[in-house]
Amino acid sequence: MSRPEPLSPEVNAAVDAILEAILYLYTESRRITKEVAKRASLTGPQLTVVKILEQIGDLSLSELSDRIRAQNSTVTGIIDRMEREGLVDRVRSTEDRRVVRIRLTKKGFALAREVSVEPMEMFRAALDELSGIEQRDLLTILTKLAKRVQMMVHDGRKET
Amino acid sequence: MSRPEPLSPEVNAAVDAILEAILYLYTESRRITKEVAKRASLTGPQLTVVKILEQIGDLSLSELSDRIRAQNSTVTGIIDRMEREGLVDRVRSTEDRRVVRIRLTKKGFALAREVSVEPMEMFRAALDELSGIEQRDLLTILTKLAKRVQMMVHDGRKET
DNA sequence: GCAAGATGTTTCGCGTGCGAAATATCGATG
DNA sequence: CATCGATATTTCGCACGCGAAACATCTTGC
Repeated sequence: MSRPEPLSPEVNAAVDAILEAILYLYTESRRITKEVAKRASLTGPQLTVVKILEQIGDLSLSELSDRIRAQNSTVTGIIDRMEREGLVDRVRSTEDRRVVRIRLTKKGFALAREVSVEPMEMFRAALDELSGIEQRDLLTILTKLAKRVQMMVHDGRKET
Repeated sequence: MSRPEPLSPEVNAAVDAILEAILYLYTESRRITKEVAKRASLTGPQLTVVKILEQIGDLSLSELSDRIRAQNSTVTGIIDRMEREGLVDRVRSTEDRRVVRIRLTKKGFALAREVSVEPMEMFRAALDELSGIEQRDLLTILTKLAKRVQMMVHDGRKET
C-alpha cells in the first residue's frame, strides 16, 4: 500500500547485506541438494520429488507443482524424465480424467530409502549451532518478512 | 568438523520453516526482478548485468561471473544474447589477451538509466516495516549462519 | 443435453544454469 | 625458446524454469 519512501543509506546497506545472505544461503542449499542427489544418480529436483512422494504418497501434478513451488509446465518435464527412468508412474485419475496422479514405482521407493540422509543436513547443523533464542528470532523475523512481502505481492500491482 | 548429531523434532520443524521462508523470499525476489526487467524488454539476469556495469564500469567475464554468482559458462550465454541485442560489447584485453572485458554500449547505458527503479524496492519496503532491532537481529543471525555454512562447505567434503 | 467457460495437463520456444571438455593465452622452468 | 602447468573463456549436452497457447475434460447455465 503506502508507496515506499526513499530509505536512509544505512538501511539500504543492511538490506543489501540481508539479501546477499539470503541469496548465498539459497544458492548453497541448492548446491548441496544437488550434490546429495548425485549419489543416487538423481538431479536436485528429482530427489525432492522422490522424497515428497515417499513421505506423503501419490499427488496430482498440480499438487506436486505447489509443493515444490514450480509451474506445471516445469514439473511436467521433470516427471517426463523420471518416468523415462522408471522412477514414477503417471496414473490417470478415474474420478476426474483431467488429473494425473504421480506415483513412485518400486524402483523409486528403493531410491528414496537409499538416500535417507536429509539434503539439508548441513543447514540443520549450522542452525543447530545458533542459540535457541537466535533460532526463534530468526524464524519470527523471517516469517514476518515473508508475510509482508506476500501481502504486498498479493494486493500490489497498481503502482509502477 | 564434528559430524552433525540427529536433532530433536522441534528443531527440525524450525529449520524447515526457516528454509521455507528463505526459499519463498528468494523465489519472490527473483520473480520481482524479472517483472521489473520486463518493462525494459530484458530478462532478470540481463537487468542485473546492465545495472552492475552501469555502476562499476567494465568488468572481465570472470569478474562478472563472481558478482552474479554464476559459472563462466552461464555468463557466456547471457553475454552472447546481450551482445546480439547490442547492449554490450566484448573487448579483448590488450595486456592479457585471454581476458574479455564486457562493456555497456550506448544503448545499454540508455536502458540502464531508463530502469532506474531498484528491483528490490519491495523488499526494502518490507524490511523497512520491521523494527530497527529486528533488522539488526536478522542481519546478525543470517550473517552468522552464512559464515557457518561457508566454513562447513569449505573444510567439509570428507564424510559421506 | 449442449454451449460456454473453468480447470488440469501438455507442448512449445526461449533463457538460464551447470560441469566437463576444448581452446587460447600466459608464465615459469629448463 | 620449447614445453608444461595455470588461467580465461567458450563450446557442448543436458536439466530446469517460465509463460503462452493448445488440448482434454469437467461444470454450469440454460
